[in-house]
Amino acid sequence: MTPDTLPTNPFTTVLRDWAGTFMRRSMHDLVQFSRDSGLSMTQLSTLMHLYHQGACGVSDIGSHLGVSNAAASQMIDRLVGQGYLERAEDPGDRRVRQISVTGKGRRLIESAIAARHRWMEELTDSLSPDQQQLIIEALTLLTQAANQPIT
Amino acid sequence: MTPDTLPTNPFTTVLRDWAGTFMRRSMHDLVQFSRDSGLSMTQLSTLMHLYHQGACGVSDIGSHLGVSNAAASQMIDRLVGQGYLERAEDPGDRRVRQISVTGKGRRLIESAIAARHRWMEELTDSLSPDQQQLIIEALTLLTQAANQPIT
DNA sequence: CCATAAACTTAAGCCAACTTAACCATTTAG
DNA sequence: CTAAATGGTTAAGTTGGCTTAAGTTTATGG
Repeated sequence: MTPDTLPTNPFTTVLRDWAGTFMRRSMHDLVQFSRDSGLSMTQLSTLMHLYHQGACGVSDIGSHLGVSNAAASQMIDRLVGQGYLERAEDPGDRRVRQISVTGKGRRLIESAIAARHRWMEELTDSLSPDQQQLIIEALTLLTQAANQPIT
Repeated sequence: MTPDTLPTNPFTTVLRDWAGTFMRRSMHDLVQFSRDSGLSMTQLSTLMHLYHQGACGVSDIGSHLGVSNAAASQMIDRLVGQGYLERAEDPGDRRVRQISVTGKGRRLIESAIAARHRWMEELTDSLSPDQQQLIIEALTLLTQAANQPIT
């Protein structure tokens, strides 16, 4: 199948399989959620970013997405208009707007996470208690490792 | 944090944490890859779908994405123009176009998977061999479970 | 053999999202 | 106290991706 890289290591093989499977599912689910919620992927990514990181300025969001400040400002404007985000002045520097998620935005993101959560629960319904315990421990390790660097 | 649903079960808690973390990373990575490759999320999702499922018709792709046949046809047209997909006639029913991924498209998707793969390898660099072994077994189970139903 | 259906394409129009450029408000530096 | 830099917004213009509607080709059924 992939004769160019020769992944003989079982760890590499498992990661490759999992990455392929999960990527396909992620892509499909996110496109679906984007369509259902009426929000673009960049908007969802912004909401997710703010949900995790807390408030930040417009430029931060732009560079996080890799777009211009103008684009970020316009996109934020739409999200504010829909009630998912809110603007506030930074008391320390009155040039910068502190952007943060509203309650409505928070609920939206939590529903997206819950959808993914539900999917994984369905996955594991066919697994034995021992297998589930194994997965619990592995995902705990992976979550801890994933939450260290932001990159 | 989430006092409304009361997830006392450790399995539920682990899944919730993992889903949140992974979703944020997935979203960011996919938006990034979309921007770098110059392809929309629906285009990437289509390539991924065909990469996994093999050739299929235009309507199948449209319903997979939740868009009209016209939209699917136009999007496929752009991907064909860029050399990622190719059209062929179905010998059984000459009305349907068999859409499939070209070598170029295949390489693109594999690089996307490899990027995700690399990210997970970095994750596990900080883990012990025992922990890695645990993760291998867990991901093997999850991959098998995830590849059963398409939904 | 003709009418209807199915699969896909093309056309016209709409809106979101991006770009650059100009602009306003505030901060910092000389 | 001005001059330059920083952070955001606004404006104008472009493009991509979606919709509906109409058109083309092939298949199917009376």
